[in-house]
Amino acid sequence: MKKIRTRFAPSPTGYMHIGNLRTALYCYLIAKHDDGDFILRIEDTDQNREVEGATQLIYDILEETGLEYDEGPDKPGDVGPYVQSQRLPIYKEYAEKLITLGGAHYCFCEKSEENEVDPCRNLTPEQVAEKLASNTPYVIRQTIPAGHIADFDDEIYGHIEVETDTLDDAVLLKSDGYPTYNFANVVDDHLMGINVVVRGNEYLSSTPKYNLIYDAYGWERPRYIHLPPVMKDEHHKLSKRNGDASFQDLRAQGYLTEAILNYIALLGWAPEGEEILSLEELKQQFTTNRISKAPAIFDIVKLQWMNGMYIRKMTVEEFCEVAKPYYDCITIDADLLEVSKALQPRVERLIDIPEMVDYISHPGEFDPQLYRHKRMKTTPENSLEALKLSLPHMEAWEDYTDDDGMMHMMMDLAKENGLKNGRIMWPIRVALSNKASTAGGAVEIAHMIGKEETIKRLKQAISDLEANL
RNA sequence: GGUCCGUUGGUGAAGGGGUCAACACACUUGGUUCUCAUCCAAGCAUUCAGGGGUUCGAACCCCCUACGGACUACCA
Repeated sequence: MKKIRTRFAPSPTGYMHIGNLRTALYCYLIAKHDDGDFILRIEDTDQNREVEGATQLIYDILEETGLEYDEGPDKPGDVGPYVQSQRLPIYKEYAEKLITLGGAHYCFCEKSEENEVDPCRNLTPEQVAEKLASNTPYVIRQTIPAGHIADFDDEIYGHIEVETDTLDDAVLLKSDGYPTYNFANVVDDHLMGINVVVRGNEYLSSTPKYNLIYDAYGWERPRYIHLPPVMKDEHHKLSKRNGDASFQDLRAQGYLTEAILNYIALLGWAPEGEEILSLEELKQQFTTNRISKAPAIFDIVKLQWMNGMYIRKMTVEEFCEVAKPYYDCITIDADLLEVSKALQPRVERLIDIPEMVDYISHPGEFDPQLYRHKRMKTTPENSLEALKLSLPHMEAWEDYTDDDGMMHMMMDLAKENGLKNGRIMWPIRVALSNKASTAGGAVEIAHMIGKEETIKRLKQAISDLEANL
């Protein structure tokens, strides 16, 4: 069987939105599942939409996500160039050839002119030659044969049939000499040996037109895999226009690349078992028969859960490393690895870290009611007693990195005084943070901030409580 | 308006004529726990947009209706 070749063909018009990335992922997976080639082609035929730096962004994101292409503008193969604006002579040549083949014709109509059927179809060769000689601006349009059924088989949507009478003579080559997507896509896919076309299903209804072009040239049609859209909600596609999250936005919010990629793989495709899959595992498991037809709604909540799963899979050291940039607000000399240990099971988005660790350098406002906890059976009053009771032991304790030892010391203290553990632990945790909840308990916080800071805060809490009772 | 496509729970989805409609997220409840999380356990669609058929039997096949989306650009 022939080696599969797929292509990801974005327009450099902005940034990478999630639907786009998912298309790239599927193109990649479909090719790589069968050891095929994955090609990157830049479709910059609309000069008006050209955005500075957009192409570089595409390279960067594909690299970051590990969707490595075998050929592309910056990785030339045998069928370049891989940027459409650099292939203008090719399109012109093929468009003219298509005219001689009867699949296209010159059109001299004004841009806005609306015609039932293009009158230029009926121009005699002499009339065309005359217009051309007088430098009349023209486009080349596809000549759609009347009264035919154009059909093809899509691997996701099945057999599609349309009557050619419902198709119109689309522009293939614009008056500025650039091809339209309708044409460039076919010529390039053929010339670049793309035999599996993977793209959004918005192209489903125009695919018969493209096949007519393949047929006119006598080229072999590719396999088609049209993908269902990724939606923001029931009615709206995910788009950057509404400020919907792009890949970069998600990264900026502290979602991990692997988690994003894993999650979007599930938007329109279902694995047979486990959902947490690395790129390598996706490559092995990805089969087109499990791609669905219906639109998928992007669910940030599930992505968040998945991101948490990826965070928890890391070693503490790895987590500490990715979390470091978010530790800026920790200005005291805290044990960051210990902080990471406490955070790792609780963090879902890295961007949430700062507010989870703010108390480490800046404890909250003193509030006696924080010491009141029903299940712990604590009140401001008995908390003050508990803190006074604990202080000497905390001062006497030497090794603040010994979590187990410190915890047993506290538990013994509770036991000796006939108290529940919480009567001792809760007041200490509150005294060290002034927060209703923290990532980590009394022992862990003491470890994080160290002995000196711990004693200081305990004393502060005692005097605050005394002043308020 | 025309053409094409879609419709299983709040979300992603499995399911391809034959007992109770997988699984995951979310949610609820319980357990573990020094708070919050993590972790563990259980619950959560009498029903597959609606209506007709075909069949001994339909989420799965056929038809119609409704709703949604895409295309209908010298955008891709």
